[in-house]
Amino acid sequence: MVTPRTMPGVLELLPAEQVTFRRMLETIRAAYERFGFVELETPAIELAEVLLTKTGGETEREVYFVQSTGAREQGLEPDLALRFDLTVPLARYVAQHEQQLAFPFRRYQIQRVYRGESPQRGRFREFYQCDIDVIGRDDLDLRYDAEMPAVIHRVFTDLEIGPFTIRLNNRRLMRGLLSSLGVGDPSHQSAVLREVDKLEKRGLDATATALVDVGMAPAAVDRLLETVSYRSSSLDDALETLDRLSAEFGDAAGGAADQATVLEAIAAFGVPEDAYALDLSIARGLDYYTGTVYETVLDDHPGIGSVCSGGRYDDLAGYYTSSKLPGVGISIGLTRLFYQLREAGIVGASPAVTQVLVTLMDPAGFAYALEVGRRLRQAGIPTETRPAPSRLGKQLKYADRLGIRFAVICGEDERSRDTVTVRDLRHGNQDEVPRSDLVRHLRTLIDQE
RNA sequence: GUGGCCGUAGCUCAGAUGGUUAGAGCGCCAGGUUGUGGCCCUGGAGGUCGGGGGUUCGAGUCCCCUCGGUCACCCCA
Repeated sequence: MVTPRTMPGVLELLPAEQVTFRRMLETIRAAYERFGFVELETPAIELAEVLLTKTGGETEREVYFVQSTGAREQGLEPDLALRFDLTVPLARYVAQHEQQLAFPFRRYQIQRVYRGESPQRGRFREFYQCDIDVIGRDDLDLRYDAEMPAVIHRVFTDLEIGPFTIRLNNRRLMRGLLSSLGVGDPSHQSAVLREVDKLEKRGLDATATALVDVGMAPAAVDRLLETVSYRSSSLDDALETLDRLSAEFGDAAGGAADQATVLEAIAAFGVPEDAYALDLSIARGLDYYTGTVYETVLDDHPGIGSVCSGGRYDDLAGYYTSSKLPGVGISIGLTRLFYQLREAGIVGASPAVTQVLVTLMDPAGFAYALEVGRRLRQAGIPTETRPAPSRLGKQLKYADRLGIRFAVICGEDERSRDTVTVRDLRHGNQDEVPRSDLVRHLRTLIDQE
């Protein structure tokens, strides 16, 4: 025999948890659609040539290549690969279908992606990403950057998993700031920003050491860390700080003005002030972000880390088209989010979707039980019926395990009176009601919750 | 890719200095109750002690190799 198991790094759920997962997914989808994003699906498998243009050597290590058995037998190199995110397929899609799309193109995409990394707690090789992006043609107004926090706010409010903070920063602002501090070379700036991004995790001292290691002058390191340790306490506070940064660091003025525009627009979108903050230590490792960057954390569970992140990029599809397609987007890693919430005991099993089990104890009751089942389904109540008789205790136990709330019992006694017994397994009580009254009776019980 | 930690039942773990037939809790199955789930009681199934080699009269325990898992770094959702 072969031990039944999955490879590490995949998440497989039991039915009661799958319901919870699906509910979260539908919550996210509903919020995305409420903001006017349209759904997009792309294939899990892309041509390797298309998928790997944009990536450097780092990501390529994590890509799963795909090859048919036939091709492998012929000794051919794999020419297909599994997508490792949804942004690259989006770029390909927009470039490919540019003429048929209306811009700004607002799409959401909720699908699984694949990364061949060594698995760790909360890191998966197969996971769901829930993305939204707005893609402009030639240009895209800065205020679109403010719509992302508005959507995130909607999503995380609807998910009901506690208070959260959307942290924002701006890479243009940061590059200007670094330039004023004598770090002018873009790749040097990137190296510095990568270290700054780890400030919260590693602390001031370790970060200072790391910054000196990447070639920053100690005096500049002190000033940078002092500046970057800032997190706004309110919108006005953030705007004042941006003004001060413009005055203090001349090269940062442009980025600071951008960020102020975005913050003011977020307020105009109606996002409450306690749900977002300017945080100058958020840098994001990815270099393709050029302006606003986002990270969202759950206030009561900082250990979970960022549950949603994204940013603004100047040109989405430069590898596929000469059209300039700037965009802004965010992504929720739902698999990791669900896993972490479950570990923290914030989410768990949901009650069964099935509401009623119609039991069957004797073969003579078969037709009667099926008629009762039909009646319930007609009324839109998800109902399981038993095609074969068995002991009532077993059937109640079965319903209990599945989390089915009601058992409808129609044995000989009930049939002789044209009634059914409705047992509420959650509360442990039961009533005998006329068969014609069953649906109304159940509705009353369900509505009482 | 680099480094640390850990492998005993489906799960969580106990098995001091090597010593008879490897245990517990939870879970699972059956019965107690042929029309009443959870709680309780009784019984049962389930293990090549990750794998291979070695030392020994004797290895879950000691040694070597190997495989797997896991955590940190890196990177990210």
